[in-house]
Amino acid sequence: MALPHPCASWPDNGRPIRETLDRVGDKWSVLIIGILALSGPLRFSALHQSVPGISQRMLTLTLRHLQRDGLVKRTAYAEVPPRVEYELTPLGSSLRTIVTLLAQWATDHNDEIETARRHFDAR
Amino acid sequence: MALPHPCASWPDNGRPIRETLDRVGDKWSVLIIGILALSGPLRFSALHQSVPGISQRMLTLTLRHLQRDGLVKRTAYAEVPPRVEYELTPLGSSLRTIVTLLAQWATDHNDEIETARRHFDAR
DNA sequence: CGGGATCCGGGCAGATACTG
DNA sequence: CAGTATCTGCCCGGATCCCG
Repeated sequence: MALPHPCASWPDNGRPIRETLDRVGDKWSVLIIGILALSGPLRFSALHQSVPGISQRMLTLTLRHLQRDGLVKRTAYAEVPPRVEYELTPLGSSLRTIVTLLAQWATDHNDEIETARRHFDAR
Repeated sequence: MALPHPCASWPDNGRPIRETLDRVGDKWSVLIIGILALSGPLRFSALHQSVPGISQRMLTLTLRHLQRDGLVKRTAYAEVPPRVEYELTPLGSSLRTIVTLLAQWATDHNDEIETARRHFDAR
């Protein structure tokens, strides 16, 4: 008789989660969500400065994706100069706890990881 | 006078977090950590089957990365046929809560995201 | 069985220039 | 200011073959 699948309680072997994870798990999303969670609504340029290293293009694309998934709301004001603000939707805000935990974990264990890496590389 | 940076409490504007996030945030890591968290030690082949869609190469690479970062421990048994088991280290286990929350969130809000996407695409 | 090595194509991501 | 457009290089990731 077959053993129960090692990952029985991970729904559909993680299949439906994949697409969701792809959104949250891409290079910039978590960072941007975290920043928006901490700062509230931000303009494009402010966001651009808050995420060091991101290109204009990637910021645009990431925001578009997040918007498409209903995590971020885009509001354009008809002014001159134009002003566009991005903020988390309620759905996006529901990620706040997780993102905060993740950021916390990353800072807490940064040294351990660093050490582990050097130890691993030194062989 | 300069306004306080919008992301003051995100350490170093998220810089040191980036590398850590890159590990956790790549395409397969979270899934693999989640599976190991649920199942305990697994052999390579079992892991391979538990992650539908992953190629052998990517599984190898991802495991190597996780091992390098001290999140996963690899144990090879000198037998015939050879047997290799992967399990979470204590450091890896400390991610268990977060990964579980993430998986929970993904399943909980899968429909909302789906809806948001269709709504967004239909314009 | 558990990988390593190699080849290769597509898309991710940067740089630059331009626009409403 | 907040993007779009275009070009390009490069790395991700799959397929395949091979090895201890």
